[in-house]
Amino acid sequence: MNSQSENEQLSRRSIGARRNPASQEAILDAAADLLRENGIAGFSIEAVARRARAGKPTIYRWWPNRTVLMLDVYKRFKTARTFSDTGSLRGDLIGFLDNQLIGFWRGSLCGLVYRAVIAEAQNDVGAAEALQAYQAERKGVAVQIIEKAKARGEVPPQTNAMLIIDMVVSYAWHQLLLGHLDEAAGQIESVIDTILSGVAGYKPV
Amino acid sequence: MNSQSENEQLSRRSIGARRNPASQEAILDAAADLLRENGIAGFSIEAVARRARAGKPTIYRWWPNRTVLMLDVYKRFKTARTFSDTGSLRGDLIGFLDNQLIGFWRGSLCGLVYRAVIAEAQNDVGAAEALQAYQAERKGVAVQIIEKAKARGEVPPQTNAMLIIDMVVSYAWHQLLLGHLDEAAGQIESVIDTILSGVAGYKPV
Amino acid sequence: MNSQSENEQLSRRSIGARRNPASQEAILDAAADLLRENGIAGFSIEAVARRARAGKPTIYRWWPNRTVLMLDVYKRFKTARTFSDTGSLRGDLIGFLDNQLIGFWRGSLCGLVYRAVIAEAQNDVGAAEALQAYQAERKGVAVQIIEKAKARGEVPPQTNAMLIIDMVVSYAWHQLLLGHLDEAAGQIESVIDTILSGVAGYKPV
Amino acid sequence: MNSQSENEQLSRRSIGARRNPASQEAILDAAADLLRENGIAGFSIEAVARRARAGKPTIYRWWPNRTVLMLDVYKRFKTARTFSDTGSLRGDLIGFLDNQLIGFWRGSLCGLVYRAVIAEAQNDVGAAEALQAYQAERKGVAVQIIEKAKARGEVPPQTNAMLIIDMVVSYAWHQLLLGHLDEAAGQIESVIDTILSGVAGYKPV
DNA sequence: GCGTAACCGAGACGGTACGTCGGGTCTTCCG
DNA sequence: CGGAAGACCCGACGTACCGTCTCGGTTACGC
Repeated sequence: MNSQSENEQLSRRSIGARRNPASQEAILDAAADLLRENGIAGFSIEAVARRARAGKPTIYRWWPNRTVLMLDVYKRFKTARTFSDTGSLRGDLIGFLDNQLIGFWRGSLCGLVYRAVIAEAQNDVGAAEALQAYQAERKGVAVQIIEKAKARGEVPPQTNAMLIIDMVVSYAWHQLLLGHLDEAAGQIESVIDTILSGVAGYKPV
Repeated sequence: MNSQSENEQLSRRSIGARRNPASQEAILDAAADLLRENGIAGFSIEAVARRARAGKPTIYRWWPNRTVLMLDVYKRFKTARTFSDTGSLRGDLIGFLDNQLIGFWRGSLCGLVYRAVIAEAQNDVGAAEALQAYQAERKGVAVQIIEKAKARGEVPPQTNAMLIIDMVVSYAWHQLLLGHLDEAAGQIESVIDTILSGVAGYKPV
Repeated sequence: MNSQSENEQLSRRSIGARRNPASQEAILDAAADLLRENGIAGFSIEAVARRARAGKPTIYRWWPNRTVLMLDVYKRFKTARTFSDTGSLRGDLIGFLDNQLIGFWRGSLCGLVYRAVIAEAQNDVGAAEALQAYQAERKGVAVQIIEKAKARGEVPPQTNAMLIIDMVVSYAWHQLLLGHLDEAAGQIESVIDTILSGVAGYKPV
Repeated sequence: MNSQSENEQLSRRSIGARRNPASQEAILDAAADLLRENGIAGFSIEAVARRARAGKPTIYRWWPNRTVLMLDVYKRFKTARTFSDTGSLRGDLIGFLDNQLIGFWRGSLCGLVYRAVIAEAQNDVGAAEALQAYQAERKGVAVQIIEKAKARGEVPPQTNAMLIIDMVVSYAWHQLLLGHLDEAAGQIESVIDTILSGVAGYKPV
C-alpha cells in the first residue's frame, strides 16, 4: 500500500492552488502505517507528518483534528462493503453484524482505527460530532434492512427499527472496546436470534 | 464535597512514614471537581496536582497512571448500589439497566468518569486491563440475576447468562459513549423486552 | 495615500508581459500601512500580500527579500530632501543631522522603517549589502558638505571628511535604535559643535 | 568551552526543586556555539534546545525570550574588563572605545552577539527594554570617566558627560552594525581627538 | 493578427520555529 | 520515610511565515 508512497521519495511539491492528491494519499498511508505498527499510542499529527514527509500545516489544512483524520483512514478501508441481501431479516442482520462490524473489524486495521476514533470522541467535542454524524449515516443505511423486512411482512410496520439496529451495533462496539472481537465472532448468530426471538424458553413468572 | 479540601488550604505536610489520608482525599476531590467542571479534557495529572496542592510524585506513588485514578474516582461514587430483587427476571434486568447503568450514569458524575475510563482503556494497555478486571467483576455479579431466574424456572438451565448480560451492558455503553443517555432512558423497558421476548410480531419467512 | 489602492478593490490582473504599476503601488502601500499600524512586528511578506491582495510570487518577483522591500518603502517617502545650503559648515551639518536624519525620522514613518532595515541587515547577508550600498551612496552625497567647506577654507584640505560624516550619522543611528529620537532632537546643535570645535573648555593635562 | 558539556552526553536529569547549573551551562554553551558557527541566522530557541539536549520549556523557564538569552551569552564573555585608568581623559576614552567596545567586539564572539541583540531589540518591546536597561547601566559606568576628568580639571564641571559618552558609543555601534569594525579600529584615536578637540584647523566663516 | 511569453491572483506545498502544555522521573528539603 | 515542591527531558500541540511551485487567466509584443 505504501510502496508507492515510499518510492516517490523526495518530490511532492505544490501543484497549484488546489489540493494535491499525492500528498493526501501519502498522509493517509502514513497514518495507516503508524496505526498498524504502533497502535493508537504511536499516532500523532507530528508523527504522521514526519512519516509522510509532509508539513504539519498541510495536514491541519485538510483535517481539523486527528479524529477526522482517523475517520478518513477508516473510511478509506471501508471499501464497498455491499449488503449481501439474503432475502431474510435474520440473514441480513447476521451479514450486517459480521461483514460490516465484527468480522470487518477483526480482519483489518479498521478495528484498531475505530477504537481510536471512539476513544477520541470521548475527549473532544469536535471528534464527538464527527463520530455522531458518521454513526447517523451508517445507521440510516442499516435501518433499510428492517424496512425491507417490513415490506416483506417479516416484522410489523410499527417495529422500532432504530432500536434493533442500536442493539446490534451496541454489541459490536462493546466487544470491540473490550478487545473481545475474536470471542464475539462465535456469538453472532446467538445475538441476532436473541434480538429477533428473545431468550429461548423464556417463561415470565 | 470539596469544602473540606478547600479550607485546609495551605498546610498538608507529611504525617510520618505512612500514607496521608487527607492527601488522598484531596487528590480524589480535585480529580472529581476537575471532571465535573471541565469534563474529560480538563483532566490531567498536572491539573489534579495543582488543584489538590499535591506534588505529582505523590499522585504517581499511589496511582500508577491516570486511568487507575479515574477508576478510583468512579468507585468512590459508586456507593452501595444494591440489587433491588423484584422477583421477576424482567424486573431485575430493568432495575439493573436503570439503577446500575443508564440511570446511575445520568444522575451523577459517574457517566462522565466512566466515559473517560473507557476512552483511556483504548490507548493504554494497563488501563485496558484495569477496566477488564472491573468489568469481569461487575458482570459476575450481574450474572446472578440470570441464575436466580434459572432457579425460579423462568429460563432454561442452558441459557447463556453472560450473553444476556453482555447485551444489556452493551446497549448502555453504546448510549453512554454517544452521549445519548437521556434518550436511552426512555427505551429501557423496550430493550429488556426485546432481549427477553424478541421483536414483537416477528415471523420468519 | 492608500485611498487609491483601497478603492480599486477587487480587480487588478495582469496587464501583459510587463510590470503592473498598480500592483507595485498597492504592495508598497500595504507595506507602509502595515508598518504604520503594527510596527515592525506586523510586517511580513505574507501580511503584505494579503493586504495588497497580491500573490506572494508577485512580491518575490520584484523584491528578492523583505529588506529590499522595506528599503523601497523608505525611499518612497524620502522625497526630494534637498540640501539647504546655509553657507557655513556648521549650518549645513545641523541641517543634515536635522532634516535628513533625526528630524526626518521623527516626523514620518521612515524612522520605523529604517530601524527595521537596520535590524534586518544584521541577520541577512543580502540585506546587509543592500544597506551597505544605500549608506555608501547617501554618505557620498553628505561628504559634499565637507568638500564645500574645504573650498571655502573653513577646514583644511586634509580633513577626513568621511570620518566627520560617520560621526554625525553614527549619533543619529544610535538614538534611532534606542528609540531616543525625541530627546536627541534637543542635542543636535551640541553634537555638531562638539564635532567641529571639541569639548568646550577642554584642557589636556 | 563546550567540551565539558559534550562529554557529559546523555545524563542531566533534575537535581531537585532548584535550578540545575549544568543545564544552564549547557544551554549557554550551545547558544554561544550556534552563534559562532552559523551566525545570527542559525540561532533559535529550537536549535539551542536541540544542541544542549535540553527541553524547550527549560529554556523558557529561565529566559523569557531569545534576546535575554543572547544578552546572557554576551555578559558571560564580558569577563571583568576593568578600566585601565590612564590618568588622562584622552587615554581613558581611547581605552574605553578600544577595550570595551570596538576592540572587544572584534576579538571575540561578542560583536556578533551584540549585533543580534540590537537587531532583536528593534522588533521586540521586551528586548528593547532589556537592551535599554543594559545600556543605561553600562553608560552609567562610562560616565565616571568624564567625572574623573572634571575632578582633575581637564573639563569644566558643566560639561555634558552623557553626550560625550553617547558620541563615543554611537560611533562604535555604527561601525559594528555595518560590519566595519576592522576599519574602525584604525580610527579610534582620530574619533576621540575629534570629540575632545574638534576638527583640526576648523575656522568658522 | 496571432501565438507566445511574461505577468497577475491565488493558494497549496514542505519546512522551520514559535511558545505552551502535559507526561513521567528525579532530587531536595521539611516534618 | 512520606509528602510538597518543582526542575528536568521529552514530545506533541496548533499557528505563523518562509520561499517555491503550479495553476488558470490576461494582456501586449514580435514574428
